[in-house]
Amino acid sequence: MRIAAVAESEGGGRLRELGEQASGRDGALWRVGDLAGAVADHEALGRRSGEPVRWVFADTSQIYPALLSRGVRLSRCHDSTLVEALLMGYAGRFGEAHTLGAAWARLHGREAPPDPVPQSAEGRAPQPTLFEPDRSTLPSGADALDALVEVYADQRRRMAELDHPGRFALLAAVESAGALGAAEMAHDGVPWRADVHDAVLTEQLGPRPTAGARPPVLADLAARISEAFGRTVNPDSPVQLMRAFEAVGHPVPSTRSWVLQRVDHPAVPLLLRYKELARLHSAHGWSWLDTWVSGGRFRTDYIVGGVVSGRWATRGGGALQVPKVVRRAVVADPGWTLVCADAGQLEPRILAAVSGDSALAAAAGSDDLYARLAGSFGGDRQRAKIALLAAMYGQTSGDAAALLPRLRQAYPRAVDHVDAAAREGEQGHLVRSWLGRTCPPPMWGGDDPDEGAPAGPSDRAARERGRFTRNFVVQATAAEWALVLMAAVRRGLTDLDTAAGRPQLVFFQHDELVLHVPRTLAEAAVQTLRAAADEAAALMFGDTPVRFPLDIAVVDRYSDA
DNA sequence: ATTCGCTGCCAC
DNA sequence: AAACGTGGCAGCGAAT
Repeated sequence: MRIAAVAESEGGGRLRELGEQASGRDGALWRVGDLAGAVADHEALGRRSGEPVRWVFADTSQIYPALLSRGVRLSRCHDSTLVEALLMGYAGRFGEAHTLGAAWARLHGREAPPDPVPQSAEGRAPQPTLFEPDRSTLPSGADALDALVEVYADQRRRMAELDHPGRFALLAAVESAGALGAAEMAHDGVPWRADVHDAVLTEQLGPRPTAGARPPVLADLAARISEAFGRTVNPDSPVQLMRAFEAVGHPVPSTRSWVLQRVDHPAVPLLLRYKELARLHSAHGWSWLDTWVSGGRFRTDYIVGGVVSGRWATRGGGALQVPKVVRRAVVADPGWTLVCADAGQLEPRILAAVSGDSALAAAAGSDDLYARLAGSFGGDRQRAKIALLAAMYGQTSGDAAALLPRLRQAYPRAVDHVDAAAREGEQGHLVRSWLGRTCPPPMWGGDDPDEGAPAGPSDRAARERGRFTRNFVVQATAAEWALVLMAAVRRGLTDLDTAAGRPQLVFFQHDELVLHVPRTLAEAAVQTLRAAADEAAALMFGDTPVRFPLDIAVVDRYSDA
């Protein structure tokens, strides 16, 4: 059953049941004073009847947080904004406006209004009890529910006309399910022990300084660095550092760590230590803690589809760059545990599956794909790994390039697959992931032959785009595999017993999931993850020899995973 | 005082 | 060893 829902003022809203053809306004219509309550009722009803509701929303990120704060959890939806972005991208119009208002305007031959600029997570109520203000950009005359129903029907029609409608439907479903998961993770937050984090900082940097001042350890290092140079130098300033190195007879082209490592001067070890600690202090220090952690939880906003490849971005708190040392602060609540799962060697396995290279697929049937490749590289697993990564990233220099001929010899179809994607990119064409996510057109306007005398790309620009499209076909497919996994995990978790507390998905990072579950459910959660990984592989690739093993750790602290 | 490009480093 | 894909973010320093 499908139900379209829109929020209205005072927590009310309207629902429209959509028929199987989902084309019109023929289904039941409800106007409700309590949208959250009505949605919860229909969700429960659908679940009991064995026919779970697929909710049709204009924008999950606007409507779902307020539902969550009322305790409502949903299993499936269709997010018209996310799907519109995917469809526009497929049509070679990546990045065009994709809110409900924009989709509706295009459907009616009007000019699409630009998408509103997103607001930051910082300073916003963490648990909104009211629905977010409408950002759908519909003109005032249009009825939001009618527009949503109309756009949804149109999107279904457009999806049915694509080359692989089944695959794209899966993409639309998991992208939308991702939006549900993203809102749930923002709502639940990552368990975060501020006291542990503070102890890590104090151990590394010394006691917390007054606002704006350098922590003791950094201040001491800065003083000794100046002493070593015989002049006052701000180690945070690359310009001053370059000048200082020049003055002592060691000119450097940059102040990157790996450059400095090869300079023989007493300031260097101090500087390397300073850079490491300064990074910790500025990126994940006390002010980060004050800003992003409250009530024992770290919350960030996930941006579904925020990266061209379909990986998620985050806004706020640098959630996808939490350094290893800081992960000590991610500690399960008493009586609970973390279940951390990451897909090992995901991208080469994806390449094996999408390229149809039987030799690589056979290697990807084992737990260590690289080890199985080693035979082609004199038994050297590390060189095999470098070669395969170089093929996927388009590396052309260094040792890796020399290994490529051997890789090509052993796995010709796999190498052909990424080479072909690179050629398409260089020529300005579009490439797509397995499920149909499409890369942006080239900056130089490639696929548009009717433009008179378009400025051709520079060789460098063409090669850069070739590396991008080469990587896109792999990275974007890996990202959607992870989305399918997440959708399956969400579904599996709802089947677990909740007497001891509801198991939660609390963190998602490209190819890695972290669950926070009652200790008694740890083993069940592991089984849920394993089943979900099998399901993801089957849904995307059917019967394939390629395996997608998860490395799973049940731990109290994330740093132990 | 604010904005913006650049540098550099973190994650996958 | 240091040109190899996707990002976020802090601090600097110059421009506005």
